[in-house]
Amino acid sequence: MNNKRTMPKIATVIVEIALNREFDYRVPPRLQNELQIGTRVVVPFGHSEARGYVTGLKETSTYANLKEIRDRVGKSSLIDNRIMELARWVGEYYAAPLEIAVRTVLPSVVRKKGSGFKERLMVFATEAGGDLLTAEALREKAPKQAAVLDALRSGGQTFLHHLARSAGASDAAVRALEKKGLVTVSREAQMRDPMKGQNILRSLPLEMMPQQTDALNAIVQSVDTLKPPVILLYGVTGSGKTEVYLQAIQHVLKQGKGAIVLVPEIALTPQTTERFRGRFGDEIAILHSNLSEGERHDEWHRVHEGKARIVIGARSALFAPVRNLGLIVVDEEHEPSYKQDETPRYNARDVAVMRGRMEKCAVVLGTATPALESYYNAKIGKYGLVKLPHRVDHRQMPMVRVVDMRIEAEREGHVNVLSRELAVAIQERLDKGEQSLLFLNRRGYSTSLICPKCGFVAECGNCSVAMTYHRQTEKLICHICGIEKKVPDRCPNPDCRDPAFKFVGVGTQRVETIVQKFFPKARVQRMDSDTTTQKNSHWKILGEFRTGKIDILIGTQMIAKGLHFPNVTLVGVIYADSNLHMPDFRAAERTFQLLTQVAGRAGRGEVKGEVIVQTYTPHHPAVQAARRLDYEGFYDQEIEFRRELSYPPFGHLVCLTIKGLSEDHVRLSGEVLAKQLEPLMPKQVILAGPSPAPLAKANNYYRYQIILRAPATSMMTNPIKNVLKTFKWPDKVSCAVDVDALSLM
DNA sequence: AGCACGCCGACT
DNA sequence: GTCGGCGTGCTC
Repeated sequence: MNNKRTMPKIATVIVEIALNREFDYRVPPRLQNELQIGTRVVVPFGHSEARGYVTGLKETSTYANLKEIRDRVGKSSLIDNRIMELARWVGEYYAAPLEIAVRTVLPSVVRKKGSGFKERLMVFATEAGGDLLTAEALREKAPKQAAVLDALRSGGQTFLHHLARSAGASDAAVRALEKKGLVTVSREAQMRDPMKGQNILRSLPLEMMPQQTDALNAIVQSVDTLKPPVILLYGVTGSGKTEVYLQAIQHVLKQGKGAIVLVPEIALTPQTTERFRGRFGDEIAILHSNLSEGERHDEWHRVHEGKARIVIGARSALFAPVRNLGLIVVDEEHEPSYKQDETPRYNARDVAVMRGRMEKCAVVLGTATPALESYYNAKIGKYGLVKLPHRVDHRQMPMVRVVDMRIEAEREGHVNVLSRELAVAIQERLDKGEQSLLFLNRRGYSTSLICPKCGFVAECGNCSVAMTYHRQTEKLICHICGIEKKVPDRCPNPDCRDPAFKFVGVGTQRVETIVQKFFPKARVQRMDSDTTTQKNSHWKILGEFRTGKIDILIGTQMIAKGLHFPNVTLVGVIYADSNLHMPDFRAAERTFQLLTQVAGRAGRGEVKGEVIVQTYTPHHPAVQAARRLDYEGFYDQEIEFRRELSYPPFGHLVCLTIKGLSEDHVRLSGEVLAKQLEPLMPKQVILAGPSPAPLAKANNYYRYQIILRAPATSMMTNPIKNVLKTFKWPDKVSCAVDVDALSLM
């Protein structure tokens, strides 16, 4: 193979339409030097032609009557060898067609035919045109042209259009100057900068604490020697992980290499990107879904052309075409948002480790609450482990108090939303002019509407969930499909018709109402997806909170992560148990992570923070561990549970979800599928189902699940791929394969 | 995704 | 007898 370099005669090609198959084509002589892996091509396909990508080059084919590649598309390959290999791995591991994996690896704005740089006509003065005397000579006969030259010399606009306007002239004057050779007009690609208009201050590396220096040294060693190739950076909230990333990247840049930083979508705030831009200027490219198509296109190409060597972005930024990659950072590696919820259902954290291995670059996984899988990998020596156990500037960790709401209810004779402890604590902050954050992972006013007489519950007709009551709009809303209904004025049950409904379960709206009533003088604001529908309302609310215009901020998930406000000294968790009752083996882990992350919002300034956690299950290990801020303790207990039931990290899990409009068809297909899969599975595979999914119906689609567990994913995915290749699905029934599923809803 | 191939019912 | 229905399978 490695002897003389031979011209490839055959190319393997994937076509954009056909699913999961590669086809061999002859390479015509005129294209022999033109084709690489990843080159887009047009090929004859069946009776017409198709577009596709070269996935491999070789000398021979087993297929007899090869057709010839017709042409290439575009100037340069959009995917190189390495990214193609990565796409191939993603497709294989996550049991997704290669075509879809390739599509995932290339942003649509880059693939689309109409996309390109925004070009503008720019005007530059030639040497003669820049001369003051030239302008003076024109002043009499061609005053407009002289004015244009004046404007140009004073360093104003150089866009043709703007220039002409600012000189009070038209394009014609500029064109006349061009003819005289006094200016040149050229077409220049203009970058659409996602951070345009933001005033970015250059920042220098900060002084670090010894723990940060140690962490940096470990990462630098990993970058230089790949020993170890992956590091889990376990640092408590506020321990200065970002500064460590920044300086590690500095080191990588010095070696002429590039880096990728992944952050969860919600953490991709202007604050974060500003910090990176401030340190690295134009070397940074930003990639995430909130950018306009044009911005995304330009940022991607800046990376592709090597003009930006550092990428910061959400999940899909992992596939950015950074050359000579030296480091991948996955911040908040435990975040479930790294898992894509459509095919291919990849986990960017795990793919990052794979890309690191393929490109021989270091990978850092950073978090305050490591995913059990990651900490396990660190413990068995697969990953290096570096800890940042203290907050920077020796700020203390917050004090966490757990309030047993059962006792509270007994004492008060009824269930309160705010316990006495929490109410007192909020009052204290109000008195001292400090801020409070109240967290509840449910929006709306009440989580369900029930008839106390007959037990009727208002349910969504399309989904198997109760509808949430929203008081603002006086509507019932399904949080799964979004459908809205009027609140009925009496029980719809024809045998009942009782007019007295009961609102059960508390949402953020109700908390807001109660808090406002309790503290009438306090400035209360709610932040959830209902109050942040407008584009910038998110930043507006946070801005008001930062500048002290809000005393108490009430919110969902949205306020749990990444924000830090020095004046917040109290965090209240209204109801810690909501995740615990989920029928999911990760419920405890999620609860622990969420409580710890929320607690991390308290006391980031001078004053020590306090956290009050309200719960009906105060002795639950996840709650107790969170109270002690004891990750290790939580891990030790949880890992035993996982071991006993061979849940991850002791083996892998694949979830097949069968969806369809007819429940009978769905169940039946599931049964046939399971029956076909069973004999093909190796002995170690445990197959369960089909059974109705916990969310049995969503958007009118019935959902059944087959769950498989095994020591290795390939044991499950290989038979699955084989069966699905020829499986006959009834009308409107489909199946999704989720390898290493995070959520089993 | 297209498009032919193929094996059954209504028609010139 | 032939036209055409759209179910099934193939495309290097």
